[in-house]
Amino acid sequence: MAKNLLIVESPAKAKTIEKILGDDFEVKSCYGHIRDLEKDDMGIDIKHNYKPRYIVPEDKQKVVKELKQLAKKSDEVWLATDEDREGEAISWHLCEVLGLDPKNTKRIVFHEITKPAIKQAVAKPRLLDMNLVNAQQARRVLDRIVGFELSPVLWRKMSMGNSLSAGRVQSVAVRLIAEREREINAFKPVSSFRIEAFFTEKDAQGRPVTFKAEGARQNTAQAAEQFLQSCMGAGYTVKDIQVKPTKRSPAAPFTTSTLQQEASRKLGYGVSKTMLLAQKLYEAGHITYMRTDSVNLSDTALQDIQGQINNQFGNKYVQMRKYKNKNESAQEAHEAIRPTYMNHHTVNDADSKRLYELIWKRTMASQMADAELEKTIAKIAVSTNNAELTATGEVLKFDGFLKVYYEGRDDEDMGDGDDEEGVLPPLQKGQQLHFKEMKATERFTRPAPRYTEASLVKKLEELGIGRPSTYAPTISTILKRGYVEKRDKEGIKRDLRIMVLRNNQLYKTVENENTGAEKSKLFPTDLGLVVTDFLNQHFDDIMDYGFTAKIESEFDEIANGKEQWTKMVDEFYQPFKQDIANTLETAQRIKGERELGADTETGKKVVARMGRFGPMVQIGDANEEEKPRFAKLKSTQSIETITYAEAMDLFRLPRQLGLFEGSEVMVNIGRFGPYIAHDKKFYSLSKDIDPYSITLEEAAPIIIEKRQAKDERTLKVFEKEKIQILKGPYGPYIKQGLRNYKLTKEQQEKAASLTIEEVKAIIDNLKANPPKKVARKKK
DNA sequence: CAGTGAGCGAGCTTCCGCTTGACTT
Repeated sequence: MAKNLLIVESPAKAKTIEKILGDDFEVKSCYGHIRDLEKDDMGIDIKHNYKPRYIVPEDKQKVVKELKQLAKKSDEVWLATDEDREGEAISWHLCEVLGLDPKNTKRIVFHEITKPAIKQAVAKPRLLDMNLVNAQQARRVLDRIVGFELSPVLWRKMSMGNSLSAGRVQSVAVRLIAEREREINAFKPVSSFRIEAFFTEKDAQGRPVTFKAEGARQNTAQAAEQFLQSCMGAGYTVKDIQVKPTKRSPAAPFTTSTLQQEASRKLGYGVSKTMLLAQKLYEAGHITYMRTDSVNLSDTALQDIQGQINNQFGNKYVQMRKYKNKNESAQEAHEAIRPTYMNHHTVNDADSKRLYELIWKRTMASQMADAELEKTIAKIAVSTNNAELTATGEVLKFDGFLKVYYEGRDDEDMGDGDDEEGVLPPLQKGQQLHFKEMKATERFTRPAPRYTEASLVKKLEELGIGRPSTYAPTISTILKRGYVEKRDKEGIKRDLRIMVLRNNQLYKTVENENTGAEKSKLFPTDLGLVVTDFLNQHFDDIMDYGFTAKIESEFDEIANGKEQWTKMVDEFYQPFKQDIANTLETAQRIKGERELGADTETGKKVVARMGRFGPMVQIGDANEEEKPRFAKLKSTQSIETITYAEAMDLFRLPRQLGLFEGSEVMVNIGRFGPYIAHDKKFYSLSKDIDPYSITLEEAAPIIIEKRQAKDERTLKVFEKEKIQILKGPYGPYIKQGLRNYKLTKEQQEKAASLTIEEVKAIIDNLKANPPKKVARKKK
């Protein structure tokens, strides 16, 4: 048994560190936090100065037990959790649980897993920083209070669904998406005309090339036409040429957030997928820790990278750089995300290969030379008016870091169109140019694009909201709660007016472009919109984009010993408690109602609103004699944008399609989406089928096919006992009523031949000895 | 499973941040 027990957070780190420290140390991991607030009654004694009630959660008991035993046998326990607020708190919890005295337990920290860093840390242990621990307690308690007092308000005031939630991070994330959507809905595109003139000249090799020059944008079609007319028969002369050297520098090495952004832009990955693959790479020892906000690289790594660049591209491509974090809220407990060995250009694992190569390239580029460019700007005079055209070209003089990597961009330009700059042919001042044509193209301004998962993470990080470990889970939460949906949107066609001046003639045409198409973007649901409105109205302070930044600076005060954590929490809680009480007492139930007009047939009011089961439209009022009619909105419709005509169209269901096999075929939309009802059986319709337009001829094969699929799934039926043996994706299983019973491997093999007695015995046995409950994720 | 759209009121839900596997119908 080693004399020393050293505890870190991550098991993969433990392995590496154990190798570095040798036989005197046994290195174990505590797998993150080992204690958390109890869930009952918030886990906080508010009346006793916010005293937290901590418990060891079910899934941490095993690791705590093991650490306790090891701690007892060791001479000395070293706490080597991450150097940030959470890491300090984890160390304190370890003291509490393992019975260590914080006043003399050795606490060490390192920001990189390298031999010198670890050795140095062990040589200079310090003690636990209780101020930092208290800052974490304030953070934890405040988040618990906000979440556990705000969520119940929603349960009371929302007519639909339970398990709604609100919190400091998730509610603001939804707000960002909701606001962006409304910005887009309210956006009025404005058109103007881009003026481009095309000329043909000879390039350095004497080959004719066409290049373009831009004129001042014209605001109306009339102005554009006038301008083109005014150029009729003109000569074009190069008036001035400027050549400017420019540089481009590489981006900083990856943090969690930038990795998620680039993997989204270049590989099309969602943030969860990126993190899953990164975790695999980390566990296999290929990359450093993937949840980090630091752009720092260790000296060891820098040397490795420099050597690699030198080997591969030569010394003139090397340019060592230190990057600074732009983000104030960064805690920098780890290194940037980088390969552990730069001479490994790739990995064998097919899934994570592309992500690894992205990390490798980004890391290399970060220490490479600037790319050197030469920008040429030519001003061109028009003989028939005093307009000036500008041609720009860019030539790469030295590729530098671009040899391996360039950073992607979110497409956020506001409709100015593509600015790609090619190479200009050699031009002389005073040169007469060979005019080809001039084109005026209508361009529309565009609203800001909807968020992708990754661009939302970027925004949250800018606001200092959330942490590397929570970006992906936060997005999962708001999707799971139904506040937000990730989907595509089809664009709509729009006419573009185009005018061309060629051979002294003016031609006018109309082309069309597709606008507003979106792929894999985040859309707020009606639920997300109404909940956001409600929270904004009653809890504007918490919904404020600066709220987290504000309390973070107070946590800093606590960490610096200038403020008591319980006092800070109390100053937040007193007014918050009042807001909660006022809201519960006075706020209306959340309906999100919007009036669409009056039914032309009955004159009754038509409204769109939230109902118990989601967004719907309603004709008539509950107080009227005749019952109102209801219809659910389609998934792509929204209370905020649905029109009267679209609403009335929804009342076309249920539809009778006619007879099939002697029974009536009906389509409708139910609790679980569109379905066909036929002969007392129900068949769900897939997404691509429209229940409003499906015909009997289309419905019949669906009935046959679905009926057959169901038959194939069914291995055996015991009618009397209402027990079925069904085939699922994990093999055969037993279904009785709503409950499923799992079969063992042996039972699965003879599933089709099981007798009713055997089946009953299996059920009885499973009821008596239920399979051990694992901390199962709730739906 | 295939309705409902309001309200009664059991009993339940819920936060953010650290970490990984176990388990799915």
